[in-house]
Amino acid sequence: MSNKIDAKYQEMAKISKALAHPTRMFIIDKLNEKEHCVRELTEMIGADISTVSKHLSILKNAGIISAEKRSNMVYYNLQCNCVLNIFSCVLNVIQTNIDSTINIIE
Amino acid sequence: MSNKIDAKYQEMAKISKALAHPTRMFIIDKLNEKEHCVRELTEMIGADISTVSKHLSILKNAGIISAEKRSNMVYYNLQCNCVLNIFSCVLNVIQTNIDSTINIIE
DNA sequence: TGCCTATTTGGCAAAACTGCCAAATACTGT
DNA sequence: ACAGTATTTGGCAGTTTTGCCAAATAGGCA
Repeated sequence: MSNKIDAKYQEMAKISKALAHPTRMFIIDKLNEKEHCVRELTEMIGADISTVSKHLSILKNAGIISAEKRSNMVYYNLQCNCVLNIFSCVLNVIQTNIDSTINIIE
Repeated sequence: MSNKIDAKYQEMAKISKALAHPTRMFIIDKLNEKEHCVRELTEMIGADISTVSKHLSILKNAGIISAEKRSNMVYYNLQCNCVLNIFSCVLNVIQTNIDSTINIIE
């Protein structure tokens, strides 16, 4: 693997890594419906607010979500709809796995 | 997060986690062109063969690739093309990030 | 059987990730 | 400036991931 090629896969892994947590998947799903502030997400998730804040910062750092400060609250949004494609692609893989398991059983 | 909902995001995170490593992204890219045995991939990657074998087992465990033993070699293939969708979606996110960075600079 | 090649598994140390608490920061309204 | 709310950051302990080595397993062939 040359350095340039390696950088490409590094960048791709960074995106995947940002998605690689149930809470962060949940956040993306919620932000797909509408923007939310940290406190709202925290209530839905049921973890410490600092934990949720850190999850949000990981997603933001990967360029998956964006933050907008209004009043003393920070509202998060999906940065682009590309993420939703990944979301449905992942679900697609899961469905395919289920299908092939069923095929084995039958 | 109810338990059932949580299970959904858990499963999605599991897929993402399997992809969340540069070497594993590289492997998927290579297997997209054609099947490869462990030794071939190891030569391209330049890590210990046991390391590559473990990466392969992670991908296989997630249902992303499949293994077929022929003679004393194990040939790996993409399990389904759904993964390629994720692959291009991830690249899409990266491109979008680049675009918005350019917009900020200009 | 014995040797060789290919791959997997076990084990361990280093690195990265998680989640909580406490403290710091930022903004609002009095 | 002060109190109150919202969010982020620092730090730390517990867990998971990673990558190497060594050993085990599996198949091919003499």
